[in-house]
Amino acid sequence: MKRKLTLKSIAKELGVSISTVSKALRDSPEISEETREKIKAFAKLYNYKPNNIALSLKNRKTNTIGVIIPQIVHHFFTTVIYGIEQEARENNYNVIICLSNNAFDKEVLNMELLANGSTDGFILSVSKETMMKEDYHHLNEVIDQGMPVVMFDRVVEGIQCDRVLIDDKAGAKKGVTHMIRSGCRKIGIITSEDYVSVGRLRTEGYLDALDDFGIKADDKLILKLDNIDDLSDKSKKRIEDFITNNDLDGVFTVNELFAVHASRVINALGKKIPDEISLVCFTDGQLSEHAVPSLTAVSQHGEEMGRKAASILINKLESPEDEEEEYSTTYIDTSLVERESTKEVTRR
Amino acid sequence: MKRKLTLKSIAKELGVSISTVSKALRDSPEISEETREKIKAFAKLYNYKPNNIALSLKNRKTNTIGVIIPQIVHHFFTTVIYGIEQEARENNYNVIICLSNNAFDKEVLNMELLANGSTDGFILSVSKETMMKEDYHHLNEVIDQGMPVVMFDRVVEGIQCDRVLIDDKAGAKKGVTHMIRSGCRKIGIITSEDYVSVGRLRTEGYLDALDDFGIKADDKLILKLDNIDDLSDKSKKRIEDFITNNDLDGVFTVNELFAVHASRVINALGKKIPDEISLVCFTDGQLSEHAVPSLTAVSQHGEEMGRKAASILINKLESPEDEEEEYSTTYIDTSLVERESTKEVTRR
DNA sequence: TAAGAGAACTTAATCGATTTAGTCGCTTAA
DNA sequence: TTAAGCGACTAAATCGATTAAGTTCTCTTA
Repeated sequence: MKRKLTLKSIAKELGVSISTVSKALRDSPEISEETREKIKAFAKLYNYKPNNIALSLKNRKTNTIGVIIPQIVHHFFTTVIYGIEQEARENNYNVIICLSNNAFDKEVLNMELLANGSTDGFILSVSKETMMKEDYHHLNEVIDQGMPVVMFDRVVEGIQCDRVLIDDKAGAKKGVTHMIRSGCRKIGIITSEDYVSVGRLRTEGYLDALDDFGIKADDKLILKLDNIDDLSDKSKKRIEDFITNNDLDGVFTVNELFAVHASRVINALGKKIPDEISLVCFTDGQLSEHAVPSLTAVSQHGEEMGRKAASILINKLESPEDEEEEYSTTYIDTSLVERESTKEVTRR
Repeated sequence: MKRKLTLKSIAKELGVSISTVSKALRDSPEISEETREKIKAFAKLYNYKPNNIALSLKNRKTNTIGVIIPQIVHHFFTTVIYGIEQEARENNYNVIICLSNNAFDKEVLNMELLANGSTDGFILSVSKETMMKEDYHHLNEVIDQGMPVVMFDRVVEGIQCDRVLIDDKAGAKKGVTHMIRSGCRKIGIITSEDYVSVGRLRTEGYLDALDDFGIKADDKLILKLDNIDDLSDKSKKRIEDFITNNDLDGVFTVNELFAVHASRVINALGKKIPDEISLVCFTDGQLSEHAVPSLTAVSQHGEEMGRKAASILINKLESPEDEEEEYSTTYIDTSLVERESTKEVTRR
């Protein structure tokens, strides 16, 4: 096992001072051509790489972005991370990813940990528990210390930071409108309780679409489940009842999981998709693509979202500190991926 | 924006020396009760947290594990990371995740970056390109510097490190055996070319199972596709032909994607799953769980794998350096998750 | 009463790098 | 002749923490 090279060890080896080595490697004109070449050759030969930790300490800059997300298991977050990674790499930043598992305590812990020197800024999607508690002291603390924060997807109000959002409302509207255009008139929605922002917004989009076509909304056709992140047995049961007891010709769901189960229930009832009931879901992931029938889905462009969030953060990090503080909210457009679960729209 | 507290600023504020502050906060008996309390109260009031970067530099220890994986988009890797995260947290380690995107250059770059002070050790799954190039200088370099490495899932030989592997062969055997026990006699396998180690091993497990029951293997019943990571149109076509042209009563696939497409083809042929054809796949992910019919799958226990890998690494990191170097290979057991795509085994 | 012990601090070195402020010898112009 | 100027370095401060090695001062005790 060979010890890592440091400026000190190189200096000792070559009989010069540490600062000479540092300057030579950074091409300072203070050092003679001859010495410079000698030092550089030596460094190259033994593959010297400066210690990042020391650099971070000295520069008070880590070139690292901290990402905190509720769950990595979600395909959507996975694509967002991919986008963040891309943008970060291109700008010479590292990415540290931490999971909150939707727990408030862990979110706080992770932020405090990373804030103590490990990162220059944060990109995060707040956990469900944090949203319910409405306790954002950890966010405010970090921001107070001068660390920029970009929130994405699951955001909260009243925090001094930039936001990158999926246009949930417009996306849902797009999906529901497609169903209406294809002939559906009695469309139900399977969504979440209103305190989950994405659920609420998607419900609004659904209502908007109905309104646009003069279709009256009916509370009975809105099913609000209590967990948007997974599918409990209780939720399954409620979906079954919802679909069985309402004579729907279309179902819109706020995630893939609800849709897949709805598809199963519809199938069990002996109804045909899309001829008798159309199905559209939010989130274009593996499930929508490979389900039978495959599902028409509102695609969230997670990668673009990640790139955008990273680019905003990096921009803040690289701009002079005393610039006027302005916070932006960016909406990432959605698109509809048409598949087997909806009928074609016949254009007039 | 308030500056972060440092020992220095506290010392100045309270009119004592830096070391007094440091010692007081670490409960050194050298400091009087009175001073200690005063300093601690102040630190608590203003929420002092030591700077991790400075600590890392001083201790030459970052308490951070670097994880390098080919793709995060794979659900399996996602679960492995989750396991690593868990184990790391419990032992007070951080996790930095980097993606290689299956590219050799990026793998090398990432390792070099993280090796320069950011991490104490590595957990990695080598990229496809690295396997093909058989160039492992970056791994050897890192190991040479005294950083322990644990490889998982996609491992290579000839590197001084620990390994954590899925028992692919036994897993495949388990799946195929289940089909045989449930009455299948003409079982086909959809696998990958042999140079992908997991594909090869799973094929071996399939052959083993047949052999155990005295069923003769038939090359025509083995379909080797060229990419195990996704499903091209060409692969789809080959799967269709394979299932249509062989009168199978069971199909085993080495991943979920192949299985889902096989299911679709079987469905289109008007055959019933599992009554006429059984279907079992490797990897228990979202697709197997939510497909209709849901798929019996060989579960890889990614989380356990991650935990194990992290625990081995942390163990190495915490044990005295001069211990005899021994490298272990651990196999993570698989289990069969029975679902709707297979018949029940009637036990005698 | 003076040496020794001990309490309660402070100084300074260290981790690995960068950078400002010297130092030293040699040339050159007044 | 001498001071200024310059080339080529080195010394030392700094980032934020820890810690071994001093330094005071007071109290005890022979």
